[in-house]
Amino acid sequence: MDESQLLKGILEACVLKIISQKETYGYQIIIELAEAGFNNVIEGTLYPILTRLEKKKYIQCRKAKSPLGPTRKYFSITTLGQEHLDNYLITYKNTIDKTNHLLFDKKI
Amino acid sequence: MDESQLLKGILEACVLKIISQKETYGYQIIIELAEAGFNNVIEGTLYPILTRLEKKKYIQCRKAKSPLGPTRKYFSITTLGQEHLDNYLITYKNTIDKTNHLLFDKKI
DNA sequence: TACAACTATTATGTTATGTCAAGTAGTTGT
DNA sequence: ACAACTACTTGACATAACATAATAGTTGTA
Repeated sequence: MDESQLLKGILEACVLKIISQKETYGYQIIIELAEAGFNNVIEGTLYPILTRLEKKKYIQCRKAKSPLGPTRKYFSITTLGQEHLDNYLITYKNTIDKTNHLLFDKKI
Repeated sequence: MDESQLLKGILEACVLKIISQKETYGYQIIIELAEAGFNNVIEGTLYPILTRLEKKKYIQCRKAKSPLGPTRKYFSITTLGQEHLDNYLITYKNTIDKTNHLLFDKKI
């Protein structure tokens, strides 16, 4: 089953969450997402997310040399980004709760 | 917070689930979704979902007069639709499990 | 009769976001 | 020189939710 539709909205929050835990860069985020089970998230998916998050001022960027490759762009979360994430988690939990209820017959 | 992105893929499954429980029609589904907490699902959202589900042969349709309004289109789930739903529920649960893990710090 | 309110479906266009495919470029090791 | 790994960019595409409006049948009431 294709889960790409299901990831809409979720992936962006996952990326923001990862950045909120520590300053990090795109390539590393792809690795962490894969370790978390999001195996199919490739560059063409991630980098646009980072661009969007930065445009919305949820994250900020600084460039630094990598010890073993091209220059990295390190991202960290902003106060606005943390507020947005906290807010999102509430909406997410509400939505998933009611969806579970409906999809898994917790009533009838 | 706008949850519309979060609903992608979820809504279609919820509609299929509702139809799987009993034969029903669009207007009634909107009411049931609202009762389940999906308050903002309006015609412009629901009817295209029904069209899609029918095109994919997940549901089938029969027309019948309403006792108090225009003709209704009653939908019921097909065998293919039930298979798809069962399949979807597995994918959904996997995705939500790993997302919860990542978003709610069940590791570090 | 006319009109409002409720029931019920259809159609058109917009927007957001994940995905594919391809390309650019720095570093290391053979 | 070349492969392999690291690291980011870009453009075109598909999908699905959403907004808005139109169409139409039924009931009740002024």
